[in-house]
Amino acid sequence: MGVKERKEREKLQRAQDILEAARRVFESKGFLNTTLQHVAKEAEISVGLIYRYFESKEDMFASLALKGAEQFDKDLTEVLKNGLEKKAPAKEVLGQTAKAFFNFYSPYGEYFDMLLYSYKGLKEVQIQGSTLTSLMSVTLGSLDQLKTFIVASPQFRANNEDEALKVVFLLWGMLLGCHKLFDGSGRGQLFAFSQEDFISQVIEQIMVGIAEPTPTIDSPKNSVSISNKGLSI
Amino acid sequence: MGVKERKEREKLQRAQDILEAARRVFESKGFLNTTLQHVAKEAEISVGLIYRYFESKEDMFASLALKGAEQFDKDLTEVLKNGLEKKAPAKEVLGQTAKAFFNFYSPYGEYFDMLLYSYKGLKEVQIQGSTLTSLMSVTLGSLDQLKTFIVASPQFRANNEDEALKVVFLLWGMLLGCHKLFDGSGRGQLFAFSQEDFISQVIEQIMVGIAEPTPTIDSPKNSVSISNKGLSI
DNA sequence: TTTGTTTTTGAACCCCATTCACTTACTGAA
DNA sequence: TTCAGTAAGTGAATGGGGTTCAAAAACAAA
Repeated sequence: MGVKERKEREKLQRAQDILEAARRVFESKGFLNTTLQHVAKEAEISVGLIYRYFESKEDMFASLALKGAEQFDKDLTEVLKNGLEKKAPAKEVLGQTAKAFFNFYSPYGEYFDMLLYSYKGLKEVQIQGSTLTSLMSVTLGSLDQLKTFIVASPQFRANNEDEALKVVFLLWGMLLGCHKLFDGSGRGQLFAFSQEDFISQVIEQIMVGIAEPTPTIDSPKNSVSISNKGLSI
Repeated sequence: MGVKERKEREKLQRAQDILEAARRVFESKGFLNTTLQHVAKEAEISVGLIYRYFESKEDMFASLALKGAEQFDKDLTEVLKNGLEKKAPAKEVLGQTAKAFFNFYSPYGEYFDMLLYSYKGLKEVQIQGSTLTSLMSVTLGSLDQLKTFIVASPQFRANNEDEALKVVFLLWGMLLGCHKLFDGSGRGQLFAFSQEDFISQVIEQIMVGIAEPTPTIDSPKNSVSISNKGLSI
C-alpha cells in the first residue's frame, strides 16, 4: 500500500511548491502588492487550491517564517557548538549569530513582524493558529540555546541563568532593532556604514560597554581597592 | 475678515478630532479590526469626509505617529538638557530617554511599524507621502540630538561624531528591539520581569559591557602597560 | 434672494481574501 | 474494463472594507 504514502509525499511537496512560489512573489512584489491570484499563477494552480494547503494568506506567512526560524535554530546550534568547542572569542560567536539571525530575519522577519503585528491586532478575535504557535516555540528554543551558551562560556560576566537570560534579551533586542534600523525601513542607505560593519562594532561595544571606564573626575572617595577592575558595576 | 481664519481653525480642529477618534477606536479594537466606518461613527461624521482631511487610512496612521514622534522629540530635548546641566549619571539620562521612547512607542509605535512595513511593501509603487517624510525627518532629528549629547557628555567613551553615531544606533536599536520583545508581541507576560526593570538592567549592561573584564586566563603576553585600564578594547 | 463655493453625505466602485458548487483525476473493487 | 466513491482541482460568486463620486446641504458674499 505505497499509494497512501506517495500521496502523502506529493501533498507535502505541493505545499512546499506553493510556499516557494509565494516566497518568490513576495520577494519581487512585496507583501501588500501580492495577491493570491499572483501566487496561484506563479505556482501554476488555481486560487482555490491554495486553501486546500493553507488556512489563509496569513498562514502562508507563518509557514514561511517557521521555515526560516527552524533554519536559524539549526544554524545557531552549529555556531554555538563550534564556539564552545574551539573556545572562539565571544565576539566572533556573536558575530556569527548575528549573521545567522539576519539570514533568517531578512527574508522571513517581515512575515514575523507582520504576524506579531496582526497577532496584536487580532488578539480579541482569535489568538493564534498552530503554525504561529510553532513559530513562537521554535524562537523561544533559540533564545534558550543562547542562554545556555552564555552561562557555559567563561567569557561572559553573567554566570547564572537569570543573568544570562537578560543578556540574551539584550542581544536579541539589539539584533531586532538593528534589523529594523537597516532592513525594515530602507534607511540603511542613509548611513555611511554597512550593516555588517555596524553589527560587528555594536557587538564590540556591547562586549566592553559604552561608558568611560573611570566615570567621573570628582569621585576618588570610594577608590578603596577596586582600582584595578574599575568596572565591576 | 475673520471668517477665513475661523474656518482655518475649524478645519484644523476637525482634523484633530478625527485623529483622536481614530486613535480611540484603534486602541480599543486594534488596527486590522478597525474600519473607516468605525472611525467615522466615533468621530460623528460620514466616511467620505475623512478623505477631505486625510489622504488615506495609512495617512491617518502616519499623522498619529508623527504626533507621537514630535512629543518624543520634545521630551528628549528636555531630558538631555537636564542631564547635561545637572551632570546626571548617564544611565539615569538613558533611563529617562528609554521611558520617553516607550511613551511614544507604545501608543504610536504600532503605526510606526506598520508604516515602515508598508513603506517597504509599497516601495516600488509610491515611495511616500508628505506625512511619512515628516515622520522620518523628526525621527532623524531625535537621533541627532542623542548623538550630540553623547559627544558632549564626558561619561561616554565615544568623543567624536562618528563614534557617537554608532552608540546612538546601538541604543536606538536596543530600544526598538526591547519594545518588540515586550510590547509588540504580548510576550512580555512570559518573562519574569517587568519592562521597566529590564530596561534599566539592559542600560546598565550596555554601559559597562557584558564581557568578563579579564577575557582569558592564558594571555599575560601583552600586559605591558595598560594593566590599569584593562578595557581599552 | 440669488449665486457661487465649500462642506458633507452615503451609495456605488473596486480590489482582494475567502468560499463554494462543480468538474476532473484517481483509486480500489467488482 | 467498468464503476462507484473519494480526493484534487477549478474559477466564478461572495463579502468586507478602502476609496471615489455625484448630489445635497450648509454657508458666504452680494
